[in-house]
This record gives sequence, C-alpha cells and structure tokens, in this order.
Amino acid sequence: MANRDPVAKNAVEADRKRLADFLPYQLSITTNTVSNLIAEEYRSRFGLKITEWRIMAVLGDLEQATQSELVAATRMDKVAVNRACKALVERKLIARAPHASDGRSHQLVLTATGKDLYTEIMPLAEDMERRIFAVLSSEEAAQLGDMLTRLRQSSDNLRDGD
Amino acid sequence: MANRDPVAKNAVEADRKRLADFLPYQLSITTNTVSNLIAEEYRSRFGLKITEWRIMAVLGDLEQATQSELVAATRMDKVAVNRACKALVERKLIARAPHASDGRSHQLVLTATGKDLYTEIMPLAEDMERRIFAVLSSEEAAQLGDMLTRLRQSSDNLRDGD
DNA sequence: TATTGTTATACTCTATAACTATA
DNA sequence: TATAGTTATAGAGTATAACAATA
Repeated sequence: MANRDPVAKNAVEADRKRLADFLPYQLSITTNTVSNLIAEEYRSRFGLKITEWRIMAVLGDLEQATQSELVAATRMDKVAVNRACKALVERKLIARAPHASDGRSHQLVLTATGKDLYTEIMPLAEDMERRIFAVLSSEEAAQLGDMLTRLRQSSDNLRDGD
Repeated sequence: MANRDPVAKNAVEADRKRLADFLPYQLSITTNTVSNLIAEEYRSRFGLKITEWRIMAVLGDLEQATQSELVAATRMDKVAVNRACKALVERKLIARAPHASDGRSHQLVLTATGKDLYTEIMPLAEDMERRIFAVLSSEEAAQLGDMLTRLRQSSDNLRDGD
C-alpha cells in the first residue's frame, strides 16, 4: 500500500483530510468574511443591523406585512423579527397599523422616512454585492445561487430526518 | 420605458430586487443551516462545540501547535482559541507541554484520549460533509470550493481598502 | 517595545420557555 | 386549544481592551 510506504510521505500527507479542505468550514469562514464586510457598511452608513436591514428590504418589496409574514420571508426567528421591528419602530422607519381581521396582529409598513432610507440602502446593497461577487462570472454567480439553494434543501431534509 | 408601462406589471415586479435574490443573504442562511446541522451532531455525539472541533482537527493534522499557530490555522480569534483550548485541556483531550524556546508559549498536543476521539470525529465529519454535499456533483463541489476561496480573498481585499 | 497567552467585558445572532391577548 | 406577539434569559461566536510574563 502506497500509504504505508515510508518513502511516500507526501502521499500520506495528501491523504490526510485537513480542516481547510472541509467545505462546511470554507462555507463558514467565507460567509463570515462577507457578512462582516456588509454588516460594517450598513452599521456605519445607516446604523442598521443585518436583521433590521432584512426587515427593511422585505417591507420595501411587500409594502406591508405582519411579523409572522416577516418570519417566513426572512427565515429569521420570531424573536429576532420582533426585536428588529421594535428597533425600527422606535427609529420611526416603520410603523404599525392595526390588522383588519386579527386583533393580535399588526400590519407593518415603511414610513415616509423609511421609504427614503429604503431607496438609499437597496442600491448600496446591490453595489456591494456586485463588488464582492465581481470575482465570479455571471454564470458562476448563478451556479453559486443554485448550489446554495440545493444545499439548504439538503440540510433541511437531513435535519428533519431525511 | 417598459417599467413605467402600467400594463407591464410583471416586468416591474421582476425588476424589483428581493431579499431572496441577494447572494450574501443566500450565503448566510445556507451556511447557518449547514452549520447548525453539523454543530448539533458534534454536540450530541461528542459534546464538542464547533470551535473545539476545529482545534481537534488541526492538532490531529499538525501533531502539535501553539495557540498562535492555531489562530492562523483556524482563522479564529485568539480569545476563541484560548477558550476552546482551555475547555479541551479540562476535558483532557489535549495537553500543554512547555515550549522549548519560548517561555510565554506552550505546545499543544492531543492526549491518548484525544487521539482516540480524533479518529472518531474525522470520519464522521467527512461522512456528514458527504451527505450534505451529495446534492452537488464532485465537479460542482470543487467549483464551490474555488468560488468560496475567491470570494474570501475578494472580501478581504475590499475590507483592507483594496 | 513587541509578542503570547489570559481574563474581563460586551455585542450580535440565535434559540427556548413563559407569558398576554386574542382567535 | 391554538396562534401572534412579547419579554426574559441563555448559549455560541466574535471582538476589544487591559494585563502578566516573556522576548
């Protein structure tokens, strides 16, 4: 066996799986690098956390939504959504209107100030995405998105007992 | 302009960038799903946190290392490395030996128990990687790794004032 | 002076449990 | 009973500052 041949040290080394070879590890450190870059940009320019930015992005798209709809749209925990909404309401970037048919719930909408901010943050977000992902061709970016979607489904399935 | 044509509502909708379209968002939620799946596996089977598992993986590969070498190998903060090492020493999975030429430092090595655990965790880690990434062909997995490396370098450059 | 390791502290994200008010 | 939202609390990951021992 080549791996037991004392001369073939390089083969043995190459055979050993290293931390840097693990895709989950690569996924993790790359995502952290990208997220930190973006988080710092949102924080310094707009005083928004990532969670708050996500709520703004969805409300700008949907016009209005309840917190449970925001949970579905952002894949964030209901507690995280509640905290982010609370902070945005305090900053008067979003407002709560009573829900027409469910007294427990509210419709959340961007205020005029919130809409102004929305029209500022979305182009910046797209620009940052463009700059960071400029190292990928548009075909590669599309492939990446597709692979991430499949990986997410795969992981969801494995978690829920395949 | 098509986007101002009131009839072309679908075109307007399609034009609007949605949260789910942002690659940084996709990267984030996919990584979280994958990481949580793996973290739960390590926790329930071995009582290891991700940070601790990374230290084990590197020490099994390098045989010995100082904390600052572990910082470089894992891309973790020196505080995180110190905490993880402390926990592993308390569990007697790793041990500290005095450093030959630097009294401030120690050489960290796996104990016999630690080596036993190492030979258990690595095949499990590879198996989980294989199961999660089974939705990708080997070519796609290689492409993904390559893209992640480029993205990381791109983000590092942008952060450091490219 | 600079570096290695250490502790204290704090912030973000995430998650669970317990509660309220409605349904 | 179940659901929408809220609060309290805690764990995990990450980061900064301050410090001791050593280089």
